[in-house]
Amino acid sequence: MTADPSAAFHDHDHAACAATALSRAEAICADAGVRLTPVRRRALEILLEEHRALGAYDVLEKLAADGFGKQPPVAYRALDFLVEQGLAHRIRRLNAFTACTTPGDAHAPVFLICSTCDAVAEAPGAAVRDALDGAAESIGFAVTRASVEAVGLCPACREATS
Amino acid sequence: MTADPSAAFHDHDHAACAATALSRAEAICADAGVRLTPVRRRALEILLEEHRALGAYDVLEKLAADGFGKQPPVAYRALDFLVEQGLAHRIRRLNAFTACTTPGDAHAPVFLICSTCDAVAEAPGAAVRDALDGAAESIGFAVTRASVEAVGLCPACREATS
DNA sequence: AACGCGCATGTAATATCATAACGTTCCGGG
DNA sequence: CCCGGAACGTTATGATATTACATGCGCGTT
Ligand SMILES: [Zn+2]
Ligand SMILES: [Zn+2]
Ligand SMILES: [Zn+2]
Ligand SMILES: [Zn+2]
Repeated sequence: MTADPSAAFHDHDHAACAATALSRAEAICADAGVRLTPVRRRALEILLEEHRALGAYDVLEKLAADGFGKQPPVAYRALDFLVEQGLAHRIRRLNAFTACTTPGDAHAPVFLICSTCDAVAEAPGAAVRDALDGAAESIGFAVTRASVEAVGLCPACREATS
Repeated sequence: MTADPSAAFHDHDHAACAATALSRAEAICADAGVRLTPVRRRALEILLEEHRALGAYDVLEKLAADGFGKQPPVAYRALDFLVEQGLAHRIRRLNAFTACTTPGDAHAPVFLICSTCDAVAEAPGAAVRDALDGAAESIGFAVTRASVEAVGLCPACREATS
C-alpha cells in the first residue's frame, strides 16, 4: 500500500488518506513504546486535515480551541514529538509542519511546495539523496540530516496557469 | 579559477579567498547596473570574514559598530540585496546568511553545514538538482526554486571524532 | 497504602527572527 | 532648478521559538 506521492496535488479520498496515516501512527507509537497522548494525537489530526504545512501557532490555535493549553510550548512539544517519531516533518522554508504521508517507511523526503495553492507533497527522495551523498562524499563531508525543499507549481496550478 | 568547494573545511589563504569574492561582487554589480553601496559592501565583507552563516542580527551588530544604522531593516535590506544579486545565500535551516563562494556562476547550490564547527560549504549541486527535477517532473511538479541543506560532519571534524 | 520518580502537561516570561510604515537624504534626468 | 526614484534611517509591531518553573498522573517499590 505505497501511497501515491502526488496525492496531495489531486482529488482523492482524503478521509481515508488521513485515517490510514493516523492508524499507522498509532501502530508506530505502540511499536516504539511511546505514547500518542490526546494532544499529540490531536495535533497529528490537525496536520492531517489538509496536505499543507501549518505553522506552530496555527496548530496551537486549534489545539486551544479543543481545550488544550494555549501557550506555544503546548504546540511545539506535540509537534516535536511527531517529528521525532517520523509522523510529521518540519518544512524550514515555511517555518511550518506537515504530516508525513508515509510514516514508518524509511525515507529521505523531498518536499514539493506549490507556490499557488500551498499544497505540500512528499516525493521519493532516494535518488536526490544519493546525489547529495555523492556530492558531499567527494569533498569528505558525511551527511547526517538533509532537507530538500522545492517551491514551484503543482500539476493542477500548472494547468490553470497555462 | 573555479574555487575549491571544500575550501571552507580546509586551511587556505582566506584573505585572498575573500578579496576575490569581493572583487567579483563589484564586477557583478557594475555589470548588473546596481549599486554596491557602503552598507551593502560592508555586509558582504562581514559575511566573507568566515565560512560560516551569520544571523541578520549578528550582521546588524557589526554594521552598527561600524556606524551604520542600528535597526533590523538595515541588515535585512543589505542582506536581501546580496541574496538577490547572488552574492550571498540564505540558509533557512539556520535562519542565517552566508556569502556565496562562487558568485556569478549560475549555480544550484547545495549547502553542507558542519554540526561541530559550524562551517558552511557550498557544493556543486547540478547532479542533485537534476535528481530533484526528475523526481518532481515524474509527478508533474515544476520546480522554480529549491533549497538543499545538509547537516553533518566536515572532513576535519570527522577526523577529530574518529 | 505511601512513597518516589519520570514523564506529560500547563503557564508565564522571554528570546530570536522578520517586516510594515513612514520620513529624510541623495542623486541623476528633464 | 525641480522632480522622482532609490537608498537609508527610525519606530513600532508581528511572527516564530525557547527557557524556566509548577502541577498532576501513572507506576513500580517499599
Ligand atoms: Zn490526502
Ligand atoms: Zn498548486
Ligand atoms: Zn576562504
Ligand atoms: Zn567541522
